[in-house]
Amino acid sequence: MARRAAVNPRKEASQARSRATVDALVEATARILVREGFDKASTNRIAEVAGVSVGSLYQYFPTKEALVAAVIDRHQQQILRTVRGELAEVMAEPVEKAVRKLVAIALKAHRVDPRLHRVLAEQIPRVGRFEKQETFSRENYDLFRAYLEKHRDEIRVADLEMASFVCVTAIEALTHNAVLHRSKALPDDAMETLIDEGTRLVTGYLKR
Amino acid sequence: MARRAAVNPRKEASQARSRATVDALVEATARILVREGFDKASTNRIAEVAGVSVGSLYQYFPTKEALVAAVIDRHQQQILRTVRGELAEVMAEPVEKAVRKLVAIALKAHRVDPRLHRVLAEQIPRVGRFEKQETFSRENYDLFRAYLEKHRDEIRVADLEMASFVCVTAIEALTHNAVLHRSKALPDDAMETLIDEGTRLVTGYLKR
DNA sequence: CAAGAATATGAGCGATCATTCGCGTTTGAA
DNA sequence: TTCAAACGCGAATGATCGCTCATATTCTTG
Repeated sequence: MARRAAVNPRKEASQARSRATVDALVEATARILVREGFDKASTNRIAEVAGVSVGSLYQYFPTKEALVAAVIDRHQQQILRTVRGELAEVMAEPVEKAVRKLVAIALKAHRVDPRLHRVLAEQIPRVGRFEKQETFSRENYDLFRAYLEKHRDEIRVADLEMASFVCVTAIEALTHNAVLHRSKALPDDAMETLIDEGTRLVTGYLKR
Repeated sequence: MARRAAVNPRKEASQARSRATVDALVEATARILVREGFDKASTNRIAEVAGVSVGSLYQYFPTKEALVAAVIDRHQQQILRTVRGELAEVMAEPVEKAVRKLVAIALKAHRVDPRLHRVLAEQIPRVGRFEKQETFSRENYDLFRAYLEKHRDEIRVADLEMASFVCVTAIEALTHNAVLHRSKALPDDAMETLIDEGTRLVTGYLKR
């Protein structure tokens, strides 16, 4: 049997009690990351905040990185649920309208928990979760690509893979920068403007 | 006198000998970041690789972060020199042609030292150099905005600040992702395609 | 209820690391 | 040539941190 990567859970929690422990640990990790930063997120501190002993922590997470990875997973799954749900409603719409909604979705996804999102974006390199990050990106590309394929006749781009890359990257960067680095400069009504601009950017690129 | 921030040099190097020491330290830091990663970049190791004692290190850099900050500064200045130089040649060109060159410039800037660029991009959060990063971004926005102002009549965007944000963000993200996360999937000839697409994306957004 | 399995505990080990300090060496100015 | 200032040295310090292990408590099953 292949050895589990060191970032995966050490063992499954089977009883309700231990599931609560695991939840408390992940939750505590997220809270500390947001409120105190990565450097303060020592295993001892995490256990303390979770109201659990370090020993218990190591029953379920082989390394500190595994804990952060769990937080990342949880957050990304939450985002993907949002995106998938809303994307389904958009599949039938024409490019203009669809893109507008997609930009809005991206913005919404970034606002699920902006501070956590920011910390995670910054600290992913530290955890070596590039692979997970890739998978997450891939999933986004594919979701968008599915839309493009369905509306091939409305767009002038031949290489759909390239088009997905360009569009998703652009939308992602716009919303990311807007929410994470410019949130003070961009009050709620400016968000509307941002959606307008993002839509124009992508539609202009796609439409025949 | 205001206390110097802890990331600034502790004292100036006045003799040639000490300037060499400082250079060796910054260079060693960069090398270690690229070849061994941030975690291996302990002050002791940096001094060792620089062929210098830890004591000397602390004569010029008050903290480990100050060293990394110095590396970041050096790299960003190098990029800004590249961008400023090439941008001057583009100021008179019409939008289509200018944007194409700008995308090419961004790509070139990212390829000055991609591996260092990547490590720095990843580790900036760890050094708390957000401020420097902001200044760097601002400078890029302003450079691009200067171009837009000069060609106001060729573009359909009213808010130039917003337009700079959108364009620079999009170009940055495209080249960044392409070079750092897709370099294997994007051989040299695909870079041409990337420039085409980036140009189309931005021109479509800007042009009347 | 008995007993083994699952879960929880937390003191403490070993390793790493940033930083200091007392002292030796080199340089440049007088 | 002299000497003070600049520069360089590296063993040692103190603090932090990830992680283990011997032990205790709680749950489940028969």
